[in-house]
Amino acid sequence: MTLANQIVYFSEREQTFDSIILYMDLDAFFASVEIRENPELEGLPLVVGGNPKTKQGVVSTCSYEARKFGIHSGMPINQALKLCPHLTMVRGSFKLYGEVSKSIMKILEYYSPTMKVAGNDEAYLDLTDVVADYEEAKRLATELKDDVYASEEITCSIGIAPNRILAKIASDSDKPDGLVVVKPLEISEFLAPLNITIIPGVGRKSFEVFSKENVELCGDLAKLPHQLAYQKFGKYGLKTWKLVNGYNTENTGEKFVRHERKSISEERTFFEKYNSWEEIWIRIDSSIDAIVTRLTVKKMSFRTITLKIRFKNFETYTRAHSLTSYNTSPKHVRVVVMKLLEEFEGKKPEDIRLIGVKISNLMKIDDNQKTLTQFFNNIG
DNA sequence: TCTGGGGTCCTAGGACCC
DNA sequence: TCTGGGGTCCTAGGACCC
Repeated sequence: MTLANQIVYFSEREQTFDSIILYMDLDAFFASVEIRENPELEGLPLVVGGNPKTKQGVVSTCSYEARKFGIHSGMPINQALKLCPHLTMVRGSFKLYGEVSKSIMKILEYYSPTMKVAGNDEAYLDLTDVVADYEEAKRLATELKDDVYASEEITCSIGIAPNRILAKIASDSDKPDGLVVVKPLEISEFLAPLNITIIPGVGRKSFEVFSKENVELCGDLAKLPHQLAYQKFGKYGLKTWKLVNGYNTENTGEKFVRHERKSISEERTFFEKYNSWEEIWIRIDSSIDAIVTRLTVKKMSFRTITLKIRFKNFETYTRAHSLTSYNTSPKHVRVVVMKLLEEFEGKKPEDIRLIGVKISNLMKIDDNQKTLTQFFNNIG
């Protein structure tokens, strides 16, 4: 398809705004739960994640007070402490976060039958068939925020817009405890002054590429002719160009379809030293067991096994192997991982920093296939 | 800056087939 | 033999998200 055809195609089909989507994001979720449980933490710069004793690891979530120091999630604990020496650190009560999250999602369910939970602390609601217009959507969102706070003492930020990406951007644009509505005709105006990195998918590297061409705000990209956006930034650039110009790039038919899981993995960074391959193999073994258990619970089978290995100098390699047929047994994972590991036998075990195992190419198994698979596993 | 863990998606090259 | 083109599958690496 030529570029010209592509443009015609999307302008005819995509510039329709028949949806009203609400996106909810819990504010500094893990940190907020910790503060709720321990009110004395209120107002302190607080991070969840990492090991407070060894000061290893990274920030998982941090309070807004901590953010004022420049701390953000993903930042090494060591660096966070440099920015804020009196930082309070907690390891995190992940089981509790899960429970709180579940109970909040239950509340959200009540607001729309069409909902997609996108993680511990975020969800999308399709309000298209629930409300008459954006005014009503806004009233409903206010109610929802009150409901969530009344039940769990956690604040959230909400964005309402004609598609999911914009709803998320709207929510991100005013945190914490925000409520931002972007109606179809307001999209360009709303996005124009915002930094291009507010778009999900535009991270550090993409920003570098954009800024080299003097594109830093959404408005800068929107102003370019679409041909130029495509020339300079490729396929993804054109997609982003459509978004900032208010085209709905979402296939509305598939909006809330449940995503089948694509992979199951575990990886562990070794903070302690291992001097023999045997000790490392024990860790790998337990990862394999955990992965296959999760696979069994999900009633799925796999075909591809990937080994990930990272050395002290952070050199990281992945090695994969695909089986000719779907499989469910930990035995086969072990054999393949062992085979993939052979390449690294010459390396010193104490130089290994991380080992990961992933299974992918997953397929749901019905009972028929299950007996067949077991049969082959047994004879294999 | 001494860098977690669970994921998804994309790209690019090579093998192989017709 | 000096050499096309389309399609698909596989692998490795990397960007990005929460």
